[in-house]
Formats: sequence, structure tokens, C-alpha cells
Amino acid sequence: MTSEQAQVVPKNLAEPLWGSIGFLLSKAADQVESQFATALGPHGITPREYGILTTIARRGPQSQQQIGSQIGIDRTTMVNLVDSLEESGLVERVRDAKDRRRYALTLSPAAEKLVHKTLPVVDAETHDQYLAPLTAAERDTLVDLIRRLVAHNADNAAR
Amino acid sequence: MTSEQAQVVPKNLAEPLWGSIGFLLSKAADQVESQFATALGPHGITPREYGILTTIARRGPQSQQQIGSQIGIDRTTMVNLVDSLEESGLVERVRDAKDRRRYALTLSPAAEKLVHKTLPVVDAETHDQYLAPLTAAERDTLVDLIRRLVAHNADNAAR
DNA sequence: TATTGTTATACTCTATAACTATA
DNA sequence: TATAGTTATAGAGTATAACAATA
Repeated sequence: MTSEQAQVVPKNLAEPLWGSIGFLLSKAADQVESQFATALGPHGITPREYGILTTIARRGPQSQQQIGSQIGIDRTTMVNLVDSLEESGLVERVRDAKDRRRYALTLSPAAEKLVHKTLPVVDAETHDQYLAPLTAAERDTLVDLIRRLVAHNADNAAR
Repeated sequence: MTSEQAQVVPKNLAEPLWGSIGFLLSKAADQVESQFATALGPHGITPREYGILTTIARRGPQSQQQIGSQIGIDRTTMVNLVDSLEESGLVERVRDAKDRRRYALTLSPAAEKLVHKTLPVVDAETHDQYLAPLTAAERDTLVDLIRRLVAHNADNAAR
């Protein structure tokens, strides 16, 4: 997989790049995001907005840049996303009293309910569906392997 | 990972979404592509152009749409990519004699050399570096798990 | 009528630079 | 001087519609 091609793959999977870990990761990431976006659609948010909401829920009110840096979104891109969340009535831009340059992004009651009741179910269902072909042990293994890869390559990454 | 958050993760990895397989896959895919793009840069091609070249090399001359469908690139996007490869002298647009609507994209001698001598090395080095934290057995496991996921979700995928 | 490649167009995502208000 | 948020802008990547040549 790393270098050469003489790999035995299922018939319909005998595409040229099916031995490439990069191609596989890219495909898998696209699939998960697509399915997650479809599942989130009825609730009026996108996967990235989900990331913002859950980040606030777990870490408390934070500035836009703090949130963006945790989930890999530029501060200029955060502006539009927070605009959208604010228009949806899910997030409020509250000025940080200690530093009035920044906001303390806060979840609305509707967002609290969404994050703690609805979204965990959507998240679980989507992941269960996507990971269906794997056993519980295999799922744990997969997460462990990818987490180690991402951690190891986090520094070097150009990104 | 599938649903709940009470996961034990390394300190610096205790980000809100580090238990989400979708977030991890997305991060990993970004890292690999970034590193691969950096490695390919000196050779004048991008990861997607690499995909086109290797597809022609393995399956022989094909139409732009045939190639695009195998690596997930729209036919309108293929036009620009092939333009670029043609300007670089790596690919030639030869009319298919049996169906003059389509081309039989062909590798130039320079591309043949690149694909068979240079790129396998670049590919191997990039993957070895990215997969460094995993043992050989773990690498095989990873590819197997992701391949099964991608295959299983290929049909349902909205894309 | 249908299909391949093409062009024009638009939409999303992202990033850079410059501005404002605060520090 | 530096930082958080904002705006304008531009660049990738992608997708839709319409067209010419060919089937």
C-alpha cells in the first residue's frame, strides 16, 4: 500500500488508487462528512457548525479565535459561521467583560437542548451507520490508529 | 467515539472533537494530502495529477471522463487538469479512433519515466513517513479497515 | 437523441490584507 | 505595539447549464 501496487483487492474495488492510504483516507473523510451533513440538515446546522456548538458546550464560552483554532477554522471564516449561528438563534455574541475586544460565544437555550439531547443521537446514529461493517473492537482499533497518526503528524503538517 | 465523549485522550489531544471518527478522518486526510503535495511539488505535479497519471499508467489510455470517474473528479474539472498536464508535456490528447468524441489520454515518454521510476519512490517515502508511528501489521490493519468502510459506504454516499 | 469535451458561470471554502476597537 | 473581530477581496475547488462535434 505504501509503495507498490500488486495488491489483491475486491473486484469492484480494483481501482488504481485503492492501495493508497491517502486516497482511502480522503474518500472516507468525504463519505463521513457527507452522511453527517445529511443527518444534520433537518436540524438546520452543518458539520462545522456542529463543531462550534460542541466546542462551546464542552469548554464553555470562548472567543471566536479560540474555537476556530481548536477545530481548524480561520478567524475570518469564523465570522460568517457565527453570523449564521446567531441568525439561527443558537449562539449569542456576548462581549467578554475582561477583554472587550473579544466575545464570549454563548449557547442559547435552544442550542443547549440541541447539543445535549438531539445532536448526541444524530452523531451516534451517523457513526454507527458509517462504522457498521466493523466490530466494536475494530472501531476502537481504527480510532486508536488514526489518532496516533494525526498526533504524530500534527507538528510536521504544513496545513 | 461513535456517540459519547467520556474518552481518555492524551493531554494535548483533548480537543473537543478528538473522539469523532469523522473529525479524525478529515484531519488525517488533510495531513496526508498536504505532505504528499509537498513531496510532489519538486516534480511539478499535484496529488490529483498524480492520480490521473497513475490511472493512465495502470489502465492504459482512456477518456477524460473514464479517468475522472475513477478518482472522483468531475468532467468539467478534468478539462483544466488535463490542460495543465498537457502544457507540462506529460499527457497527450490523442483522439480515440473508435469514438472520435473522446480522447485516449496518453502518457508522454517523460511521464512514463516519472510514473515508473520517480513517483513510486516519492509515494513510498511519503507514506512511510506518514505511517511512521505504526508497525507494519498496524498499517495493514488500517488499510483493511478503511477499505472496508469506504466500500460499504460507497453506494449510500451522497457525495 | 445521447454522449464527450468544452466554456461560461456561480457557489463554497479558504486565505491575505487592511481596518476598528480595544488592550 | 499587539490582538479580536470585521470587511473586502481573491484564489482554489467544485458543480450546473448550454454548446459543438460526434455517435
